[in-house]
Amino acid sequence: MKTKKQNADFLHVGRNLLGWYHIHGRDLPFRKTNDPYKIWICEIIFQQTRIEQGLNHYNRFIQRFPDVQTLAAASTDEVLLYWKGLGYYSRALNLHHAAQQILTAFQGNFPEKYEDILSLKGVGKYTAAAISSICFGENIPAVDGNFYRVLSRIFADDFDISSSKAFGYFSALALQMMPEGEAGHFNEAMMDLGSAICKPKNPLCESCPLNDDCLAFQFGKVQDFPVKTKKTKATDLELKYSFVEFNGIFLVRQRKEDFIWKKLYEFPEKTPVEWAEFVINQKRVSHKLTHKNLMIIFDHVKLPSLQILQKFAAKEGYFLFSAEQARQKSFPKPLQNFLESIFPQTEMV
DNA sequence: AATACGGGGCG
DNA sequence: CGCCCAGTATT
Repeated sequence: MKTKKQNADFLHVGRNLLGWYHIHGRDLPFRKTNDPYKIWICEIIFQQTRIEQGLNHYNRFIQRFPDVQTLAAASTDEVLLYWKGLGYYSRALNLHHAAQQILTAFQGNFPEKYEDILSLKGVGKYTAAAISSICFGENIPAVDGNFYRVLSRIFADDFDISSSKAFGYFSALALQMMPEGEAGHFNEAMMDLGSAICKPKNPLCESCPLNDDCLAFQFGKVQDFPVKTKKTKATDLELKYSFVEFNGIFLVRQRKEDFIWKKLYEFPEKTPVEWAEFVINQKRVSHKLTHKNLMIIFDHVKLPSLQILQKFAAKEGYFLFSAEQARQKSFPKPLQNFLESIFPQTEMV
């Protein structure tokens, strides 16, 4: 169902939203700055990630890498270390790459034009719009999942948000609502409203500053929006690891930059048959990724001497880590959990 | 246009 | 257990 509202009505809704935001907007660390570097980092971290989940990572990341030069000079392993547990690890690799990009292509100055920002690895239309509006006052809506949900409800609009045209469609809608010169606050306001009031499940419509303007609410059909037709099917995947140790020193290797857990550390895959007698325990863990149901089997192998361990490490090109060394590297979450169960005395995170 | 990519929270 | 979250790159 298409809405027939006029431009003045759109602006009225936008102003209501801004009025609510100035009173009820969240007080977040990255709201205190217009430093494009910090806004960039926070936008990448909070892609597909809730504020509560990523806030500590953001603070630690900014403290360790306060500017683009520091980030560009760091090692890939250390960038990944500060990303440990966040997921979508290519975001960290792209961040690192883009920092070099800013040094070489933009002389170390964060780009200010939308098209230049968009050229950074890992920065798409949403993030470029967010940085442009918040830091440089560009009049561009930063359309994310919150925009889809809020706008589709306000206008009772059944446009399929899983369509590749949804971004442009809701951008045009948002642009009409956005008071001139307020894009940054408008975009932040939409995120806060979507997070605190216009939630996916059980939205707080009675407390919503826009409920007088919301067609879905007037129709009693809020739960029918947004419309999303795409369905994804999960596949099963089994991983077999051997945790091979002698006196707390164990074998690890680094994953490739493809498939899952890019460049993260893991254990060897299989237990050599001649070591079968040294398997002291086997543990099975189920873990869920976006489109995969993982079953992970850990063989815990305690070798009788350090020499055997070292020989294997040298021959197969593995590393030998202590718990302390592992703490300085990034492991996938289920492997991290396993390490913490083996070394309970060590604070791994 | 479709698919892959983590991990956590919630009903 | 399925859906959703401050999306992007790849095919």
